[in-house]
Amino acid sequence: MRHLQQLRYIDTVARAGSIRRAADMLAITSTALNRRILAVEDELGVRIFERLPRGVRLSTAGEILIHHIRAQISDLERVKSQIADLTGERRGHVSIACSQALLPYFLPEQIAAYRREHPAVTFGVHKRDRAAAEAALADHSADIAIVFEPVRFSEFQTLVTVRQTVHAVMGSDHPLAAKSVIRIGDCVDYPVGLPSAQYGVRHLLDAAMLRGTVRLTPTIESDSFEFLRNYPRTEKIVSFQIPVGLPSARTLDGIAVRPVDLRDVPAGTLYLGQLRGRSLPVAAARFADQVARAMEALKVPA
Amino acid sequence: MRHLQQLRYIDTVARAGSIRRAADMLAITSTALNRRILAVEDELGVRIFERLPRGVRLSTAGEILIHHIRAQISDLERVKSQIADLTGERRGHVSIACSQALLPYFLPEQIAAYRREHPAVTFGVHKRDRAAAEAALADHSADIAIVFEPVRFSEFQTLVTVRQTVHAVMGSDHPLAAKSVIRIGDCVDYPVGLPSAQYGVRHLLDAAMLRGTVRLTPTIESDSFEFLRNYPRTEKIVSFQIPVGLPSARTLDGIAVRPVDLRDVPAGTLYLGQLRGRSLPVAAARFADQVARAMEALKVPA
DNA sequence: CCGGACCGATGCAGGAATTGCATCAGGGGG
DNA sequence: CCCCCTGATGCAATTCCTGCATCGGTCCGG
Repeated sequence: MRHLQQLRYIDTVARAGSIRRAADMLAITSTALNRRILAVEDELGVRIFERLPRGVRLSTAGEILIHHIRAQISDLERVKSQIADLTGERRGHVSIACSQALLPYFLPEQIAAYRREHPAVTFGVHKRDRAAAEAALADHSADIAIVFEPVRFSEFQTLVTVRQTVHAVMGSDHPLAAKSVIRIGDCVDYPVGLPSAQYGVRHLLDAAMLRGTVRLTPTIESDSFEFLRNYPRTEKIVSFQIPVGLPSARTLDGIAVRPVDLRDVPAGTLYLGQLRGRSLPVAAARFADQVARAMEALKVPA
Repeated sequence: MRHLQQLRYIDTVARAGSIRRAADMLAITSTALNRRILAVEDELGVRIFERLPRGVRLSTAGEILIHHIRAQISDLERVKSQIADLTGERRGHVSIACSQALLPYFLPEQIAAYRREHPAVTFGVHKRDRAAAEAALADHSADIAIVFEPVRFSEFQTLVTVRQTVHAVMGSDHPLAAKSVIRIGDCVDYPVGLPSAQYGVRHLLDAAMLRGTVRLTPTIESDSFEFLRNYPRTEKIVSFQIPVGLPSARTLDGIAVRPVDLRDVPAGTLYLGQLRGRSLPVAAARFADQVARAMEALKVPA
């Protein structure tokens, strides 16, 4: 909408860190952009940006203003969504920040289901680690976040949670596949693959190993859950995932999935949340409702 | 600020009920205003106003939008206030909706005290009955409200309350002035002046008379507290007020003020409040703090 | 120690968007 | 039945914004 263009410009400059770079992104000349910013600063009587030799940086006043701007922009989205809702056809855009584990199965299914009902709604899916997902909510670049074992901060408003038992993933011909529940002690005899340190599953495993006596030394360490899920097909390795990131069948395509004993590794928690105090656009709110129901349904088989 | 001009225009049209009248208020031609509204409607793809033969009226979509607009406008005021606060000099505007009783002494003292510290802050004082004060908060035409015995609605967020005993006002030579506490039964022998039905004091008196056996028939009924406060100087009449609307000395200028026995008429409550969920501009928030402290101080002598 | 690169600010001219005037079409109230 | 008030629209003038060229400054790398 036109009247927010000024504000979008300021937001872009704040993100780009330089007027010229922001002007490139916005496909206008730096002159025009510079002038608009000077005009706003004149109007407020305060410098919004500190001029640095290599660009600009938000001043204290600018920090206050940018919060307001981002809130206004996303507020307008909500209003447009509400108005579109009146006309019968649900439109809008839903931006999601989520952990990697949601990407292969859960989110595609959820989004597809939602879009079957509301084809005019568009989606943005952004893989963000636990801290970055919360930051994305804070700066309104995401409407909702789905994260595993988040570093919870005060601006994160939890909508629903579901416990996730860590599962071992291995080839279906792996000796451990014969067991229905895996003990960590069982794994020491085999090579294991672990996710990198920033992930919640690794965090749970590390914490468990600190408490217990068994030590797992990863043969493979990767930041790709997809790699860890598929590698056991090729080599007799055991890797670990949470159920939401795995296909629903316990054995599929040469891969066996078995829960890890809760005495060894406690279950982690998957959180669905939004920015505290924000009222979401209609589309985002309805989608969050649907995801919440789906997450509740996950609790039943567990 | 420039980018909100569009929105202010829409707000003005909504309040004026006609594009031409709004254009007059805004000192532009109806053409320009009409075009801007058409542009916004184009942008949203919805009619904001229903066209009537004698003007325009907000459509359903317009109702949603106008809420957003008013919130945005007052939000910007808050941001500007916060930014001005950074520069050291506190600026801003505080709009107050309040009961009549606050007008003669309490508010003038409070505003004067605040302005001694912050001369750059301006004030708007609007006399509103209990329902209208709450409506003023809802449409952002007032930042804070101070009302006696309010019709509390869910959007009213109470900041502080103080009990107010109803007081009798009479000439200092009135026979009842000899008593330190007045019983309602004492008054039946004298002519009384009562405020009109819409006021909280009258409401309390009426309720008390319904419960008890004594009936007061008003010789004088007025919607002006000022009149009721001054009339006893001229005739041997008893009128009723709450202490916050009276000078602090118990006897002043030929007027005697005595509390009514709480067994006859229960104390009413004076409320300071704001719109629920709204974060006030700095100036309004600080002023509300000061008023809250002053109201707390009122409790001590009682 | 110095030159090139990148940054934001500004004078000036062309262009786009907005405004205002005049006017039209339609509905109610007197 | 007529007149007035309403919003909508074609056209000209003006205002505002944009883009080009350029300046002054700082930093980085040689």
